[in-house]
Amino acid sequence: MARAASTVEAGDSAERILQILSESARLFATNGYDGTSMRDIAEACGISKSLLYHHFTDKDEIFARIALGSTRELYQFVFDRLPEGATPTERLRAFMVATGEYFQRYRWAWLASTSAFWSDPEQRRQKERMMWRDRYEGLVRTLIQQAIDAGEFRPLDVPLAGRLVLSALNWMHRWYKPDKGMPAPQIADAYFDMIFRGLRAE
Amino acid sequence: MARAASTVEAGDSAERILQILSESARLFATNGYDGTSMRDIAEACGISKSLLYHHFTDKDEIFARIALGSTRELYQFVFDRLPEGATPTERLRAFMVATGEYFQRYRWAWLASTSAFWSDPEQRRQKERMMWRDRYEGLVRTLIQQAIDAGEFRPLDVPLAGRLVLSALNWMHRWYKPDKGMPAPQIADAYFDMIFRGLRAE
DNA sequence: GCAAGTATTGACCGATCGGTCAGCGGCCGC
DNA sequence: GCGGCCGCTGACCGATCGGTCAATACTTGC
Repeated sequence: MARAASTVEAGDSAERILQILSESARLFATNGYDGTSMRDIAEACGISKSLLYHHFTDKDEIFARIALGSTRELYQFVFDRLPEGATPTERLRAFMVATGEYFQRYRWAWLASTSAFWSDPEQRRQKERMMWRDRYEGLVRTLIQQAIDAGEFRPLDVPLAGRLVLSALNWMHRWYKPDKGMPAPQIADAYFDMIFRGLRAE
Repeated sequence: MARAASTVEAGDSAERILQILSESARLFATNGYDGTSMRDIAEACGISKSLLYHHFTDKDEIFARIALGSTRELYQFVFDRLPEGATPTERLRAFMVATGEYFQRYRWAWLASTSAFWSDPEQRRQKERMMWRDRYEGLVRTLIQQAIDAGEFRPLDVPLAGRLVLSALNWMHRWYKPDKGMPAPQIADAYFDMIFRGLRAE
């Protein structure tokens, strides 16, 4: 029975599932949700289209797994990298740099998630995903508020300042080329410097 | 005669084309390029699908007209609103506010243009569009460089600073709701204030 | 060796897509 | 009055889509 061999079976199955998710993320990131067919995914994996439906119920589930996974992991990845004893300012810098690092490392999943903004699957299920997204975005607002309370930041429209920070990070995918220019964490750090100190001469 | 969604009874071809472009922009903005079918556009206009092909060669041409038009107009709109005698700093502020104003006024076309980033038509033709986009982006870099030369800005990585400014403006479409909150030009102005002066306490 | 379960496949389905085409009807110049 | 033109239509096409299903290969417990 499958009891004793469950590890092996789960291992085989899990590897295949990981492969499907990985290839799907790459394709979604490159061609968008609607621009990627189940046939494309199957071909990229070197398997039949039917096998996709053996491991996933439908196309939406593949995408949802990628989007939810990357959104949850982004939050945890960034949260784990906030230095505990540091000032809010330094923690905000760490927030931005960690986001850049995550973006660089899991770029396909990031791109896939953000690419489907205009397609249906975004609004449909995705409730749990939005919860993690809200936590992530809440984090930056909390840090900004703490920086204000600590006197490190001047009084600000906190939601708008948060949006400025997130805009810089979230827009990176539209122009960032991994082969050339600065690595993403360094870009994030430079962004922090400009936003924190401002552009004007001192 | 059949009643249309919009009131266009006269057989004027130019008006009909404008109607098609307007409805298409709204649909592309809402559902994306792939998520909008020619049948959808025809239905929204209250006309037959065949008539679309009477006025346009294919779906791509409709989109290209919208995207090129809005990109060119954005540049001209913003360029015309840069105060001539002002300092580079004030001109950069005007650049951002004008972009917010354009975004607010021609939101559907803006959204349609940016939504198709992940679909094919973006890369296909669109050469002329990219020229205007490059001019627009070059403008912000020029203003930043002039501000540095005038001693108003500290020495900066100019392309990156330009990207920061453009990120704030370009990401607005992902969260901006026209019904509530600040109007877009005011948001752009607040962004400028934060980027120029920085977040830190003085 | 056998039964059971799982991974995997190709053939197939209805729906929808972008796009085509022959033709209809009203208006305008002659 | 009439012939050509233009805005306009519905019927239709091949391709592709997401998804289904019955059947096959392989593994594994007994």
